[in-house]
Parts: sequence; C-alpha cells; structure tokens
Amino acid sequence: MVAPSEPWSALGDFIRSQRQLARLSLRQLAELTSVSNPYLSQIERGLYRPSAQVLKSIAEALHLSAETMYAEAGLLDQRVDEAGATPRVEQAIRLDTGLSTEQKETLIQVYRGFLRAR
Amino acid sequence: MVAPSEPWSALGDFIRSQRQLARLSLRQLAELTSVSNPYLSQIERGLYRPSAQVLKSIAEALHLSAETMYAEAGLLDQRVDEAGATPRVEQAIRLDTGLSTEQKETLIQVYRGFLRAR
DNA sequence: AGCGGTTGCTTGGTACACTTAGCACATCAA
DNA sequence: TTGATGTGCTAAGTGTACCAAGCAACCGCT
Repeated sequence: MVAPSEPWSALGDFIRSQRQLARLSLRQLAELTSVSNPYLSQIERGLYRPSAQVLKSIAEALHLSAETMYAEAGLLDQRVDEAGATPRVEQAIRLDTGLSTEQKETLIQVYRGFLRAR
Repeated sequence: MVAPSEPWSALGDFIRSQRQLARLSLRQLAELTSVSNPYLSQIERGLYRPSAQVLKSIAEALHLSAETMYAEAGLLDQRVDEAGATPRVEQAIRLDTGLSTEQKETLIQVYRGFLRAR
C-alpha cells in the first residue's frame, strides 16, 4: 500500500470530477484514452502520478487543454491565473462569437445568480 | 539495450544542444536538476523518455519554459485553442470552482440553447 | 613517469507506472 | 429467482524510469 502523500491526490479528485461531469464511466474514459480502467481508478484516488502522455490523453478525452491538466498536476509553473481579476467564465462568455449581446448578458446574469445561490 | 525508437531521441538532441549552449556539463546540469548524471546522459541519447517532472526541472535549469520543453517532447498539441474541440465557455464553466455540478450542467444547457436559438 | 580533476558512459539494481484478470455489488429483464 | 450488463476496485505481474557506484579517456600539473 503506497502512501497517497496528498499533493497530487488533488489531481485525482480533479480528474474524477471532470470525468463525472462529462458523464463518463471509468471504462468509457479508458476506451477514449487507451489507458486501462483500473489504472484510471488508481490515478483518481491519488495512488499513482500519471505520466505526461497519460495526462495528455485524459485531457483530450475530457476536452480540456493539456496545459490545464499539467497546471493542475503542478507540472507547469502555475502562472495560470493571469486572467486573474476577471472571472474566467464571464470573460469566456463575453468573448464568445456565437452569442448575441443580450444572450451574453442574460447568461452572465444566470451565472452570477448561481454564484450567489450557493 | 533498449531500442531508441526515434521519435523522442529528437528531444534528447534538443536537450543536449541546449545544455551545451548553456556551457554546462552533465554533472552540473544534474546538480541543478536533482537528476542523476547517468540518467541525463541516457535521456540525451534517447534511451529513455523522461517523466514530466524531470522535463520540468530540466527546463527550469536551462531557462526554458516548461511549455517549450513539453512541446518539444510532443506532449503538447501546439494547436493551443483555435476554435478547438470544446468552446471556451463550456470549458470555463466546467473549471469554475464556485458552481455546483448541477449548476454547471444547467448553465451549459442554457448556453447551448442560446447557440441553437440564433 | 606519475598525480588530481574533469569529461561522458556502462552496469546492476530498485521503485513505481501501467496492464490483464477477475471480484463484489448494483440494476434491470426474463 | 436467474442471468446479463454496468459500476468501481483488488491482485499480481511486467516493463521501464531512474539512481548509486564505478569505469575509461582526456586534460593540465609537477
């Protein structure tokens, strides 16, 4: 039994939550990533630290950028939040080219409402 | 003797040239990176593919960005995010730490609905 | 002729990233 | 009940990333 020595069990939690958000089972994600499902399970529980290539294929399968994944894994000096002050969701919405102005505004309203609701 | 199977021996060449450019010996670089000098030698000759953390510390020692290193190692699709697979808005929503899972899902539903509505 | 220091490389071994088989529990159909 | 089928997890093994120790060849020195 390997001590989970916390630091990267956070990465596992992150991956698990993203996988569940995408409504994928371990086996489905395993299929998409060409990584065995028991190993995915072990990664999510923080038992092992996956290699960069495994991280990359997981990121692709979950439609996340590889950078995001690496940053989460602490493999990238995390200057991640240079977008800083402005909430990323709102910024992304504003930059979206497929929405009308009104739609953007109401989406942001909904988003802020959700934040307040918690 | 392990077959060097080319693809990442290019990475080794890259690292070696960068090290020599910095006028560092294997042992000096080993000292800076906390990686053993024989292993560095093996990496540079393409015998092994180093883990992401080793890559990262090498990048730091050579004053290269970790991204550059990963890109050179083929661990980063360099298509960073042009109209990529998943719209940025959805990704930003999924990564938001202030929303519950349900809230994220409904927000995404609303977003997609807006896109369809136009 | 030695030496002390440097270079890169080989060898033998350990730890752990990763896999294949298979288990235990749940759910739903017949 | 039984049997598919789905879920996550355990067990045991293999391959390889990585290290400590040491070697051979080169360089000044004296």
